[in-house]
Amino acid sequence: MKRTNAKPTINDVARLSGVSKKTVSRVINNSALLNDDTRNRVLKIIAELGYVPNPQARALALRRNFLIGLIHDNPNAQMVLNVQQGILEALQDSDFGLLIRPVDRTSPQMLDDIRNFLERQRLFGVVILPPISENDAIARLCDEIGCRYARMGSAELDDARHMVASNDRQAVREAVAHLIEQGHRTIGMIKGPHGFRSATERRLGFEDALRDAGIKLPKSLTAEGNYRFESGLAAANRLLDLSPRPTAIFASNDEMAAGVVHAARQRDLSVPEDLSIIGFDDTSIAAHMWPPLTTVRWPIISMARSAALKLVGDMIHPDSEVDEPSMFVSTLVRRASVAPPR
Amino acid sequence: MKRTNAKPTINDVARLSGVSKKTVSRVINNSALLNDDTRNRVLKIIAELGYVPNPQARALALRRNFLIGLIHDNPNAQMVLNVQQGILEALQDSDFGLLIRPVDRTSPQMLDDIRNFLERQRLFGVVILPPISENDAIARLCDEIGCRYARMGSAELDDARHMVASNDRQAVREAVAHLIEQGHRTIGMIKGPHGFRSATERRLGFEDALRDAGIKLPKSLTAEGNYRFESGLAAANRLLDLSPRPTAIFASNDEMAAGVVHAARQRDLSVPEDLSIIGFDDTSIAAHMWPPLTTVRWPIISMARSAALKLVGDMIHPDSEVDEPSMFVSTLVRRASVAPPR
DNA sequence: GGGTTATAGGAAACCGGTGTCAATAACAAT
DNA sequence: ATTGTTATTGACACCGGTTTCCTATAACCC
Repeated sequence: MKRTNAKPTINDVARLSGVSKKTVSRVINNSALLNDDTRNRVLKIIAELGYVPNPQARALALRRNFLIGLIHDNPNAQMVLNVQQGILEALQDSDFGLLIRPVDRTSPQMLDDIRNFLERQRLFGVVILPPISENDAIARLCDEIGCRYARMGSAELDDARHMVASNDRQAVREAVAHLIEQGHRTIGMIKGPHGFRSATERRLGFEDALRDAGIKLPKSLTAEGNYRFESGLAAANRLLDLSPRPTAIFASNDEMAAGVVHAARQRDLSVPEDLSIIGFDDTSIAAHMWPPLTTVRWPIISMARSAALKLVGDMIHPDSEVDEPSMFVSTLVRRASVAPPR
Repeated sequence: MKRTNAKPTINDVARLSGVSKKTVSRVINNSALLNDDTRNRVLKIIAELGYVPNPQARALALRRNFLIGLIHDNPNAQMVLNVQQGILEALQDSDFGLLIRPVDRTSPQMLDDIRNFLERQRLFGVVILPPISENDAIARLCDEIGCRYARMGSAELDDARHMVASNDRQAVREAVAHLIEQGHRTIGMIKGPHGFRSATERRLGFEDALRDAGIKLPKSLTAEGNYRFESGLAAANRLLDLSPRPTAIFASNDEMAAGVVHAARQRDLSVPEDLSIIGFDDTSIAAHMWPPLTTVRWPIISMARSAALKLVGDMIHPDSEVDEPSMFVSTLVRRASVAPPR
């Protein structure tokens, strides 16, 4: 088999196998109304030629591209990358590609931007990351345009068909219970940014744990961050200025937890002896920092894989009626950043 | 202006403005041979209709998609993300999209995979990340297929049209000179993986600095890593077992440097008092770890932006003959992980 | 054996743009 | 006045698939 310069088209296949374009098209699309002989003959030629249908022509005719979009507006780089990894794992060995589209949540034209993106690219589907996945208008937009979508979330499932979620609240509850169990009573909390569902869920989990233990804490022990390192550093500085100083801090993500470690070190507090810290996400930084961070493992890669399979699963595995799991469990990973208070 | 359900096509524009499809096409593509009156009339209709050309149809007709690919096989997550960010910055406000394609360098079919990807998607161009950018076969493949490409590299420019590079060797030379200046004489080196150009360049820079200072070190002070945290940890453990123990270690990237910090902490060595460390990349981990890491800032985002502009610059900015800079300078960022030896 | 379905497969239109080439008009040159 | 040149525009085929509509053949029924 020689590789010729010009790529074979459906016409070549049709000519060589002595059938019409339409029949080849039927073979490609697995049409039922086909004689097995014909199908096999065509398949043989396709294999010999190494024919692959032209995605652009298909996209034009079908009004639908074999591309999955990733819409995100996420402050956490590591998380975005993990999501990409998960999606790509799901797309592996399929003909689907992954198109990246960051958006600006603060822009008034965001919705128009997204509409434009979806309509123009005629995406097969999109995965929407938190926090922007919490925006219902985007889901409605997808419905209207007729674009499949899968939202990743941090709370219970509103709609299992379009949603992949985790139990952040319960996971945080357990994490903070761990701190209390170690003897901590003055526990600081660094919230995520206002308006984020994940931030709310994690805060609720924190409050759950305190309530469970019958602990009442002043509001001043809660500070708000924006999921970025610097905001964690600043929030920790506020908390550590308090008197009495908290003996433990729960940060709503790992990056902010790294900021807390920074703040502690700057004032010569040692972790975990003087200050216990728990984060959330279990991104790579958690295991690589010193001390290794006790954190909640958020199975974001699996969630992303599942989200992508929700979109394309029936295309890639037409036979198996795989029902992708939609609810994922976050669990506490105990490392070295928690110890009993001195 | 109402948004109708069906998106306007080029035919609608042509009919309403009383010209032919072809003329509309000329307007869209900024053809020079056009009467200004006609152009303005058509532009007006386009604006009124909110017409946007269909990318799939264009891709089919032009045999070229308005998509940029990112081919990578990179062990460092943060770096990949930074590159994406740089490319997306360059693509902003253009109609180009970014398609992600990780490949497996160890697979024998890698080249076929890439060929398939390029041919099928008919990409406008690809940005190729190190280390895979060092593979000349991929560049030849792009030439053959007729796909634009921009390689990112760590060494001098082989071909400025297709290459964006940085002066790793010189940057490392200066970094290690900094250690020597501080009084270090027994300096460990953690190389990148065998066969990587960046690894070679950084090793050469290290040797340059020693030669400059007239220092001769045993081969045992050099260990090899694979740019991952764990490999840095393992390599550091080997180096720190040596006697005499090195008082400083240069790691070929930040992630391995984080591993070195880890190793030091595990044996109760304090950084920088007992061990000075310098990394390379200046990814976010460098500033967020403790102590903040002295490292070489590799302007990867700018390089990626430049690479993308090399591909599409003449499309986005047809007028300005911007000559994208191709050679980037890496510089030493002094933070807190270096001190004179005790 | 004639009529009725299924089934297989072809011709041509279509998706929405672009390329080629010829036609027209305006204008200059001879 | 005739011819040549240039600027502007349109007609039509084409990119490589899918879809619609329709026909031919074979199998099945009574």
